[in-house]
Order: sequence, then structure tokens, then C-alpha cells
Amino acid sequence: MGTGTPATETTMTSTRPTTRNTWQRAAVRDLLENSAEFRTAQQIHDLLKEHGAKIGLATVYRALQAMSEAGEVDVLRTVDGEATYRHCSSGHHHHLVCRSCGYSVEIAARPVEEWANEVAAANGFTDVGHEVEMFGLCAECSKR
Amino acid sequence: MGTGTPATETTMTSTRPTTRNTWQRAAVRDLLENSAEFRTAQQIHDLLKEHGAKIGLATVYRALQAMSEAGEVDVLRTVDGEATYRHCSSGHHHHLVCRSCGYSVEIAARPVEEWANEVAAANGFTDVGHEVEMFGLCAECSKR
DNA sequence: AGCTGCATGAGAATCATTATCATTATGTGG
DNA sequence: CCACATAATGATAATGATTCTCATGCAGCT
Repeated sequence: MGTGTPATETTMTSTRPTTRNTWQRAAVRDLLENSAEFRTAQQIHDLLKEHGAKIGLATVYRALQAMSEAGEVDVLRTVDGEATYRHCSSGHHHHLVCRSCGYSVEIAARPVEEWANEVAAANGFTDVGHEVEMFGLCAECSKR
Repeated sequence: MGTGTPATETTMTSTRPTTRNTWQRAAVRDLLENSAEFRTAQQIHDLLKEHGAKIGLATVYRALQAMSEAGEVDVLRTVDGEATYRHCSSGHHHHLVCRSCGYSVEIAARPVEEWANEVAAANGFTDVGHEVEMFGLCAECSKR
């Protein structure tokens, strides 16, 4: 089909996001924005279906992938390598995650940023980035 | 020899390693001790076979699993979730890894440890641990 | 040397994630 | 408001890493 590419190829902004707003992506985004916990793609899929949404698993993966690339969500790996996602504020930050209930808090780490740069420089490394995640028991879970 | 433990009395709740010294595990250990880079289980398997060792992939996985549990190796996840292993000094530490050549350096992070504890306490978390990994370009790779 | 049971190896089985591809529907221009 | 180009969706197959199965082998101990 669509044989000849229409010469109507005007000077349209090529850098257009080319990303469409579907209710599926909105659903994933909404769900994440209402949770302070990291969830796996499959958990998100299940939750959405419980909510009555008829959405495909592959779509959830694609939405999450897009959102993470856009910096809208944070991705963390569980000990066994599963990816978990959480809505996040824009900008650089880290997390303090409860390993019991999954509750998490975003934390700024100004001191760490500086320390990281120093260490990197001291070792001759350049273009350095870092990952810092903390795991423990939140106040609630600590009581039990 | 006999630690005076009754031969027949298998009641000893001993936390004996019950781990046998096979040449396969030694091979994996040797290979890791001679590399300052993180490698995936399959890479290790390939390298061993190149060296003429006739070892099974499952065995490599088991050896790495045992070694990581014993704290003899560090485990890191690549961006796409693959586990990579590297020989490490005992004790708590972190890494500065070159994302180009894979070269890595162990780094102590006393300042970070303290900071981590403070943040954890400030948020009511207990039993806190943390992960800190830094990625960048080593001096060599920076030149290019 | 003889035993016992953990370790090994080859391949099947899992499981999360990605790719395929026909179909649907979004954003746009007419 | 309608038509169109095409990104997005969804059901499913495919991929790939890691784990499990189980018959056989070897390490450690007597």
C-alpha cells in the first residue's frame, strides 16, 4: 500500500514528540502518580485490570519504557533483576525504600553528589554518574 | 580431624559450609581473581571454555551464586538487568566502573555511610543498607 | 579402598521482557 | 466534520537469562 511517499513532505518539525496520548498511557501514568511504591510492570498490569481497564501487558511495558525514557518515572531493579517503576519528581534524586512494604521516599543527596565527583576525579574518571539507593524498614514496618 | 563430634549423631546444627572444593568452582574463582572487570555468567562460561575447561553453564551459575552468597564476589546489574560478577575484597565497599571498558575500582565511602545513616534515621527507617555504584569513563577511555 | 551425598552437566522449564503484525484510533489537514 | 497517515494497541510468538531436573560423578571422611 501507500506506494509513493507523498511529496507533501512539508517542513514539519521533525523533532516532534510523535507520541500520542492514549487512555492506556494515561492510565499507567495515573496509577503511578497515586502510589508511593515501586511496582513491577506486571503488578501495574494486574492493578489496571482490577480497575476494569482492558489493557495489554505489552502496552504497559511500552508505556513504562516511554515514561522512563522521558524521565517521568524511576526504574529500580529488585534483587532478582526485575524492573520496578515509580512516579518521580523531575531532576536528579535517590530513594529510601522499605524492603517490607515497598514504601519509598525520594531523597536529595547534595553531600553525595559532591563526594562522588571528588572520588571520580581522584581516580581519573570523567563523565561520571552514580546510583544510590537505600533499603530498610520504614517506621511503620519497624514497629512490628 | 574428628572434632569430637559424635559420628552417628548428625544432630549437629553446624553451619558447616557443606561446600565442596571442585576444580570447576576453583576455575571460576581464579578467573574472577584475575580480572578487574565485571563479567556476566555467560561471559565467564565462554572464557572458561576458551581456556579449555569443560564446564557446564549451570555450574558456573551455581558457583557464582555460592560465591556471591559467601561474599566473595560482588554482583551488579547492567542496565538491561543482566547480572555481572567481579571478585572483591571482603567487607563493605562500592565501585567506580568504566562504562566503556568495564574496568572498575573498589571505593570506600565512609562519608556516604554516615550520611546514609542520618538520612535513614531522619525518615524513621531502621535496619538500613545501601547501594552505591558510580559509572563513568576511566582515565584511559577518557583520552579517546 | 569404600561410602554418602553434594556437585556436575545437558537439556527442559521458567519468567520477565521484547518483537511481530494485523487492527485500531489519535492528531492533523483539508 | 471527514479522510488520512501512522503511531499505538493487543494477542501471541520469540528471546534470553537464570533455575530446575535428574541421572551420574567425585570430594571428603572413615
